[in-house]
Amino acid sequence: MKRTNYAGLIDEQYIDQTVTVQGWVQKRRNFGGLIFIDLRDREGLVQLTFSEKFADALAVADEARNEFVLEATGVVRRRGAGQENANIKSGLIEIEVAQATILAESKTPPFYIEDGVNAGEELKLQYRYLDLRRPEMQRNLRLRSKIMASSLKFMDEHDFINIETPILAKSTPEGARDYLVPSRVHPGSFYALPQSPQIFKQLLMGAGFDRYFQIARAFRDEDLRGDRQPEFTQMDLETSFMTQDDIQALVNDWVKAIMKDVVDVDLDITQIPTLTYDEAMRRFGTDKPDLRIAYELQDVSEVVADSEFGVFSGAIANGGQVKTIAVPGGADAYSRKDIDKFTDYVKRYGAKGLAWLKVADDALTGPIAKFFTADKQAALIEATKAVNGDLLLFAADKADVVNATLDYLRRETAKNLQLIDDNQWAFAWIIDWPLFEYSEEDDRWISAHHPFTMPNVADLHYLEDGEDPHQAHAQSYDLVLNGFELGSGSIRIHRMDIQEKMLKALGFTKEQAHEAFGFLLEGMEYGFPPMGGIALGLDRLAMLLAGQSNIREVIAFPKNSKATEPMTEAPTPVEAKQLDDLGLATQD
RNA sequence: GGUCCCAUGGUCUAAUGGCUAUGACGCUCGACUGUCUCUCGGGAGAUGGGGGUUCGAUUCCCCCUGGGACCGCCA
Repeated sequence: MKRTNYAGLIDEQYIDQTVTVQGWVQKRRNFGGLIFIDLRDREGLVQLTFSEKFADALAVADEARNEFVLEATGVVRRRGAGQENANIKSGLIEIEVAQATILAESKTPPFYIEDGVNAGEELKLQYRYLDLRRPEMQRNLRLRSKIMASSLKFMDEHDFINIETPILAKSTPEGARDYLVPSRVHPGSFYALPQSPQIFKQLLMGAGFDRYFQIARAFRDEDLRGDRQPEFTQMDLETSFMTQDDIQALVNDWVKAIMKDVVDVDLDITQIPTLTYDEAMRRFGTDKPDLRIAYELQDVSEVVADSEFGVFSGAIANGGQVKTIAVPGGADAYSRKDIDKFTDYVKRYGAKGLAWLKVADDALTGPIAKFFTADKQAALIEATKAVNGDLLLFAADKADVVNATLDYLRRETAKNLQLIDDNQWAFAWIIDWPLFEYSEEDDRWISAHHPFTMPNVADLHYLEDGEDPHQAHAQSYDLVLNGFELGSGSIRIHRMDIQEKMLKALGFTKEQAHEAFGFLLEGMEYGFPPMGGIALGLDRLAMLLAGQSNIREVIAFPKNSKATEPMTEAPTPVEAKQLDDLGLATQD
């Protein structure tokens, strides 16, 4: 049975009908013998009018304050000429209240419940149930719900089977820090909350389910960011017998369906570009490029290798490179002081400085222009396709420093020069990821994605002794949207011999490998099908579709940046008895 | 683990080495029958904690606490 009396949905169709509505007092305007109350519920506002015609109701309205919960019964009237309010859906009508009841009183809330409220993040999280009353938060969470509904429908229509995997799981090496859960029955042993359902979904493929889908919670005990929470939700799928191309095509159809269902956008999936990881790094300096920004990184190492400017020639002589971005209109938009701020900021990426030149009258100006002859200047302008008014920002260093620096500057300048079209949905696939990356901390090669990622067949030999594992690329694919990593997928290893080689390359002894993943390796001996899958981050997708810049805005009860929850104050100390039961009692 | 920034009524914020610490919203009392940023009149309400410099600290310095951003980290 659907509810039909939402305050925010009462409109002209209800004129002359008697209705009863319930909701929260948004605003009371008191004229003595005449009181208006804007009543709010999840659908919006409706104006209640109270007058001496119904003295009892008027007395109730006189008592009411903001955020009181009210029930009101009355006849819906068309508003008089000039009294309409175009700002609300129900603005053509009002309810002439004959009978009203205060269902609950409210203390004065710590902040006013309205969109754009300027209260501190901590305060809003501490009173999250009040913050969630804001129309924007109501919209965000309903949008999130729609993404899930759309996805479940899509997956059901494509023969996916929804299967839940354990939350109390096994701790595995590799990857992020685990959240651990002590076992009462086995003192000293721990469950781990899953960082992803990865291994379980591979086992489900081994079990023959063929197409699995789950909206799954995942947990990682790492520091937070604006787009990262310790617990988050993945829309997770795995398939058997599908190629990488098949899976990418399926995901394209899936996101097309979501975009249509949720934000009514017709996504042209033929326009989604596929870039290799190497190309993305070369052109954008990042593995998750925001393709809404037109300008790219230009490698000018060859042009400036023999330049008089020691910072450039020196960086190249030391095995580094020189790259630049040409910021459109940046020459006028940025003062020397602004650029100094950038210089300061990019030091956190390891950049030692920031060289810059402005393009004017088809020549270069700025403090370092004197190091470049007219020919060199022309060559630089040619190489960067810069035009008059552009600002050239240079990074000269090792490749990773150059890339990180210019990736930041590209995004930052585009943002504050408003060169990004907010209505554009720039999806992109990033493929051919390196299989390994080097961990300074562990002094060994680790998985770029995870240890079950299938190498490119031609690269299998790199897993052998004596080969350089850095060369190996993977059958992996990330989906990027507007500069955010939306999802990460790969074809998986389904044969034990390859999986063992992979674990060996990662530094596992055979014993360690079987200790950690024995159940999976053993399973592979019983006929596991070729398989691959992907997981899309629900929180990030919801954030982007809702037009928010922080993931907290699409999660009902998020953690703050210290991974605590200001409302419940979790995590909290527990009773000594609980620790005792778990065999965790401390000595003192 | 590291770097940087911030802390003034319920909320957001202004200002100052010294006089009654500014304003808006909210709250409260009163008046008001067409408001929807109601209007008008009155009122209550603040410098996070500790230490230092100083005749005097909300202001300057240090520590703590809390918050934010970023780097590392995030298979």
